[in-house]
Amino acid sequence: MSDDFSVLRDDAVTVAKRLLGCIIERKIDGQILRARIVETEAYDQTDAASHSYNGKTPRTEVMFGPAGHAYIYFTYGMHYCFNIVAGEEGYGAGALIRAVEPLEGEARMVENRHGRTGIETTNGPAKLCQALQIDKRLLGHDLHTSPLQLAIRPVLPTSEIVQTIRIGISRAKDVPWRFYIAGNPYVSKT
DNA sequence: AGCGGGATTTTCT
DNA sequence: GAAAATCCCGCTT
Repeated sequence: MSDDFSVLRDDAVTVAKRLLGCIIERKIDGQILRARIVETEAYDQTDAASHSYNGKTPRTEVMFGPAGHAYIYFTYGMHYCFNIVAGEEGYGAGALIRAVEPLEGEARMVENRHGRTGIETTNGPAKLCQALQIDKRLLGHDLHTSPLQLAIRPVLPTSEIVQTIRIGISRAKDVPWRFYIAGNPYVSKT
């Protein structure tokens, strides 16, 4: 799976949209788990809701690094969320992966989710991290490489993309930087 | 179907 | 000390 990540060096909004339909591949104990990205949110350093808003810190350093690496954070005392770093190096931006659709290895994902099935397997940012076993060990990981890879797919027609406000934030509530694939059942909230 | 609270720890004020 | 880019459970309509 070799891909051109140059599209990820664009601004966070463009990248968040561009990632819809792209594929995440996770390798665990020799087994492949694959899923399609169906919902994303954009964050960047000009945005009060972004972790990168207050500049580079030990926590957010990865967001200021090269595009196509994994920015993973721990929140609410128990959950991980997975972002793909966007933009040029030195600029703090990324796209939160909010929902994916299982393509391969779904049984293993359900196991990882302690028996949650159907859309409940991966229809939320912390749910998909649990399903795909994404945690802090993969912070800063280059998504060109195993065991967590991103495969770029062709751009979706604009007519299939819905744009709306983000979820679960208190600052910059009204900024419409959430994107999802119209009609996809795995989208966390419509 | 919708609301409210608890879990639990890192990060920032 | 409080809030956090969340999820799950239980209770009420």
